[in-house]
Amino acid sequence: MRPKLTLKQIARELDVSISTVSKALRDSSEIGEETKKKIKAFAKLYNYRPNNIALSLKNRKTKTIGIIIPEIVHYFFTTVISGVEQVANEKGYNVIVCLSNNSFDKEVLNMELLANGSTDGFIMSMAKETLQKEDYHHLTEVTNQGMPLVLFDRVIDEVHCDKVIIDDVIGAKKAVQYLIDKGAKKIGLVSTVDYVSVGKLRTRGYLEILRENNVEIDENLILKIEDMDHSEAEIKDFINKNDLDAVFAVNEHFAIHAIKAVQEKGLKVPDDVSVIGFTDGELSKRFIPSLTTVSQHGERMGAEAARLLIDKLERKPEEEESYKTVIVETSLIERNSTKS
Amino acid sequence: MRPKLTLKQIARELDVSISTVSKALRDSSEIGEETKKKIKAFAKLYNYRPNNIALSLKNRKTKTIGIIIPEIVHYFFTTVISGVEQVANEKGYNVIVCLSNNSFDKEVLNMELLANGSTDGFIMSMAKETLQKEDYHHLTEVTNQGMPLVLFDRVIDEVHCDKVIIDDVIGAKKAVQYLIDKGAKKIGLVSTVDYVSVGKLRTRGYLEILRENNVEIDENLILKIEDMDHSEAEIKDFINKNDLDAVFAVNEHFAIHAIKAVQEKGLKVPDDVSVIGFTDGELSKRFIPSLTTVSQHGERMGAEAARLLIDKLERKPEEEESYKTVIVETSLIERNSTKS
DNA sequence: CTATTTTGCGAAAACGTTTGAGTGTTGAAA
DNA sequence: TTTCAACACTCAAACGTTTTCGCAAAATAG
Repeated sequence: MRPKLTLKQIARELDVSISTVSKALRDSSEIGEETKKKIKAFAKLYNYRPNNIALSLKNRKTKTIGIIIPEIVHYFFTTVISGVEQVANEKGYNVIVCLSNNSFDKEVLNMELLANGSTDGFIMSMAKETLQKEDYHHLTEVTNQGMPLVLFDRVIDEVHCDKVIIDDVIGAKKAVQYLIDKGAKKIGLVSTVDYVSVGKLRTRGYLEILRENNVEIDENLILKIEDMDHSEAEIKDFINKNDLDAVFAVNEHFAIHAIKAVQEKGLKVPDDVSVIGFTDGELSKRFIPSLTTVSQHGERMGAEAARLLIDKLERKPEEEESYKTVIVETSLIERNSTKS
Repeated sequence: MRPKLTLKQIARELDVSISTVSKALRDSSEIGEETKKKIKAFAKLYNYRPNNIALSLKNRKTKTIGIIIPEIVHYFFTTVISGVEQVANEKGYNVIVCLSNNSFDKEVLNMELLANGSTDGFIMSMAKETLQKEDYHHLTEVTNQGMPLVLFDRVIDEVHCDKVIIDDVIGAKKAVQYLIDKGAKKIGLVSTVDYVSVGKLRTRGYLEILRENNVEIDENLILKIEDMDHSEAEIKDFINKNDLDAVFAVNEHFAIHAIKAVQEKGLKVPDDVSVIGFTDGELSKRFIPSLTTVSQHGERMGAEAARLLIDKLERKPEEEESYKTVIVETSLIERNSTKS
């Protein structure tokens, strides 16, 4: 076992001072060509690499980005991470991932931990519990300390920072308009309760576009799932009760349950009933029929978030502070759960 | 904006030395009760937290674990990360995630980066390209430096380190035995080329169990996918050519493509053909028919890997070195793609 | 041949901690 | 009064870097 090589060891070995070694390796003009060559050769031979921790301490930046998300076993979040990772890597940053498991306490703990020097900034999507509690002190804490924060997906107005969101309302409108264009008259909505902001926004899109098309709104055609654990039964019931020719579901799960229910009712997708989902995950692509869906482009969101964060990190202090909110456009991906 | 509080600032403020502050906060008996109380109160009031980077430098350990995986947009890997994260957090470790994108170069780069002080050890699953190249110098490099490494899922004998694998052979045997028990005679195998070790092992399980049941092996019933991009067409062709009554696929994707192909052929799953997959992802659960599958228990693998790594990290130096390979059992999850 | 500049290198501080050794004061035992 | 221990604290080194400053010796100019 050979421990890591340090400047000190090189210096001792070559009988020069530590500063000479450091300067030589950084190609300083202060050092003579001879000495430089010798030191560089030695460093290369023994594969010297500066210690990141020491550099972090010296430079007071770690070149790492902290991501805090509610859960990782979730397609959307992984695409976001992937996006972050890509641009982070490009710009020489590392990514450290923490999971809140949707728990407020764990979110706070994780932030405090990472805030003590481990990362230069945060990219995060808030835990459900945090949204319910409306307690954002840990967020303001880190921003007060001068650490940049970028919120994505689940954001709130109360916290002042950069944000990356998708146009939920417009996305929903696109989807429903598409159904209308294909001739659907009775379009059902399967959504979540309103305190989940995405559910609320997508519902708004549904309502707005119906109004714009002068379609009368029938409250019976709107299902708001309260309890995710019983969503399957609720959706089945909803589909059976109503005579729909299209369904817009605010996520993949709801969409496939709707399809299942339609099929079990003896009808066909998309011939009798068209179904559109939201979020373009594995499931949408591979399900049979594959799902027409509103894609959230998580990767793009992650990339945008990383760019915003790194911009802040590398901004000169004299430049003035300003917070942006970038909206990543959704797009409708046509597959086989809607009539063509 | 209030920058982070340091020992030095507390010391200046309270007119004592830095060491006094440090010792007081660590409740050393060297410091008088009065002074301790004063310092602790001050630290609490201004929410002092020691700087992780400085601690890392001092202690020469970072309390973070590096995970390097081929991709993150992949159900199995996320469950592993989740498992790692859980036990890491329990033991006060952070998790830093790097993606190799199945590229050898990026894998090497990532390892070198993290090895320079950023992490105390590695948990990784090797990139496909690395397996092909059979170049493991970056792995031996870090282990030579005394950094513990735990390999999971895709492992190789040449590297000496702890390993966490699943009983691929036994898992495959379980699956195929199950099919035989249900009366299948012509069981097809959809696998990968042999340099992907999981493909090789699962194929071995298939062959072994057929032999044990005195079923003649027909090479025509074995498909080895070379090019993932054309897997769909290859599988379709394979299904059409052969008159199977069951299919064992080495992953989810192959399984659902097989189901698709069977259905397009005008046959029914599971009535005419039973299909079993490997890896219990979203897709298996939600697909219609839902997939009977061999579950890999990624979370358990991650947890085991983390435990092994942390054990090594916290081992006293006098304890002797030894490498374990823990095998996480698979289990067969019965769903609707096989006859009951 | 002296005065000045250039060249090449080393010392030391700094980043924020922890910790062993050292120091000065007090009080008590010898 | 001397000796010694206990107490309460400070100094300084260390972790591995980078960088400013200083200082000699060599090279150049006058």
